[in-house]
Amino acid sequence: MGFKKRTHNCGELNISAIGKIVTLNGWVSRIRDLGGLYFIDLRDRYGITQLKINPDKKDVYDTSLKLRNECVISATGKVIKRESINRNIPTGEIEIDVDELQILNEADVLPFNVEEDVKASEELRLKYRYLDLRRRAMTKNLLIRNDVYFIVHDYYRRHNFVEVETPILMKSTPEGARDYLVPSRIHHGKFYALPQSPQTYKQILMVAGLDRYVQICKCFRDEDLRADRQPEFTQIDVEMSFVTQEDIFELSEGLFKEIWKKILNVDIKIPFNRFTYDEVINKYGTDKPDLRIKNDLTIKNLTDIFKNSNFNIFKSAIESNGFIAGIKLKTKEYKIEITRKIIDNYTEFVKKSGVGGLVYIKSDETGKLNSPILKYLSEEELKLISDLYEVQNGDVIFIVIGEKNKVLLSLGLLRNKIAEDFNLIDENDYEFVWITDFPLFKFNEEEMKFEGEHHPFTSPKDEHLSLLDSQDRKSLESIRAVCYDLVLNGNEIGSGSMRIYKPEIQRKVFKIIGLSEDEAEKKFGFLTEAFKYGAPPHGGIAFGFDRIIAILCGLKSIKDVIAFPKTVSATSLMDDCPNYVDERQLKELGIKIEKKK
RNA sequence: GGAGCCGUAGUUCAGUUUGGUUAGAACGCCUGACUGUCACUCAGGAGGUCGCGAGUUCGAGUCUCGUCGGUUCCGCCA
Repeated sequence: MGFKKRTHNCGELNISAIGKIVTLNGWVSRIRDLGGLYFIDLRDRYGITQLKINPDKKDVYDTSLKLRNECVISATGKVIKRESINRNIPTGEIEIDVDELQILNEADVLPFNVEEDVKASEELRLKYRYLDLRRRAMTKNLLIRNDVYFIVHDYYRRHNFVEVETPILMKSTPEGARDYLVPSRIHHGKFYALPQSPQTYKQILMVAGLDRYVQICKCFRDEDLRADRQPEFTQIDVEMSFVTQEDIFELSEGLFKEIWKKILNVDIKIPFNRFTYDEVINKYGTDKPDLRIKNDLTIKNLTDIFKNSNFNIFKSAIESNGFIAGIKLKTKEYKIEITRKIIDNYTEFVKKSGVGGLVYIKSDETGKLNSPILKYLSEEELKLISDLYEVQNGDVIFIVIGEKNKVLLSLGLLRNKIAEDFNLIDENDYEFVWITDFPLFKFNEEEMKFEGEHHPFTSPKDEHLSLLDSQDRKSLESIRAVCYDLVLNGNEIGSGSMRIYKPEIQRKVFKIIGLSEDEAEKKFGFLTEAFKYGAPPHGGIAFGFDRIIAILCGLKSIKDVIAFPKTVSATSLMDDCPNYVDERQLKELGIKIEKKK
């Protein structure tokens, strides 16, 4: 079973090696058989080197005829200059004149061709993941991921952070996402949960005096998947003592500056932009705005302008506490034409968000305004709108009427859609932005109770502490938290907060989200207990590692930066999991399976 | 839980609108030719449970219903 070991890899030989006898190991990437001359592209992680086989060398030639794509071989020979040079690859000036050829392993006919411009469906690529990962593009993603691991570890170490592993088997805390559960064999009927995040542990490490904690860790959430959401994902988890939000921002900005410089050689400007939650919701209709989108398209409130409107739809909307707002699209300098069909399409689009519909006001070439509702609008109203939007010839204003939240949501989505439809996004731009001052609580209309917007350990802003004692919904909803998200190009890539470290505040928050003292004690008693014995002021943040890598790689889906991802139904096609287990295993755990009706 | 799209040769797709002869193409595979290719070229060949199951029909890849899988989005994701 011996084989001739490589002396070099497939990406490193060049003209300076001419004359050397070398051995290469790798996969047959492509064969070009010219009859009297036989070429093999040999591939490994490092690159591709061309092997040349001359029919005069009968043994070698006969062996080569048995080769198929993706066979693993060992080839030995002299490095020679090519007669015709390939400028597309680093090794393109040389080739190996093969004297010895060993087939280390044959390959069956492949389920799909391993080629850079992959044509196989994602389903096949997932099933034969090892073949997909042989593609340069996929290998590259894993290598970038690897480089970022290193940068992160190095960066935090330089800043005095300690990496601590936290348990994978932990206590279930049903607030927030659904837990993945692990049954206990020793304690029938009891379960561990996989961490949604190591939140409680990292806070306790602060109580323990570790001062600065970091971990690149796996988190698990049993919720439905998306292109940017996997059931298990990786997080850069950070917690710090004796700090304020500003310290965390500064340290995080330094990290991203370093990653972007080292990976992309891009200088991002710090400090990042900041908006409060209320600002972005009103301006962009979302808490994760894509600031690459220029062309105005920011939301402006028109409710006041129309407060005395004679137009029935506006009038009745305002009377029933409704909201009117719109966004302006500049068409002229972007060479956009807004047709009737597009407007119909956008009308349908906004309706999905639960608003009545879309009206538009269009300024034509000469500056004359057109709109289906023009005759209902007064000169004064038109003037106010023109001034507010600084309307120029060719501009179109899209207006939505309805309930405030839905109007903002629909315009936010419309903004993204317009940007996508008309290519208003610069793909080489990186717009980082901090979103601060999130509400502490969110009212759940269905269950008629308050929930934590972030998690129940998030600290209210000092100036809102007194509001924790109020009873009315409005006051409670107005409480803002020292809680922040980091948004990049419309993706939430990080989220964190300053934590509550005083037991009496924690008690009040638990009470508001409907946790009785008894329940709070059962679920989080260990944490509040820990806080009794000297808890430092602390806070932290966690970054979505997979999303960051995807953006660095220019990808929309995080699947391509995860070696073995799950499908949208949370299965792994390669190893066919989840799957049934032996009756014996179930018995050991004291579990009986109820048949699905 | 809901909605959209997709499922035809080993692979990627066409064919489904308007049901009708032997289901086509490219890549891959097999055979042969070829001494400078690099997506080699050329000639020939093999290869199909049209995802699965019912139904409508004289006749279903094509229409209907169900189901399974993939994917995108909504709900969900402290």
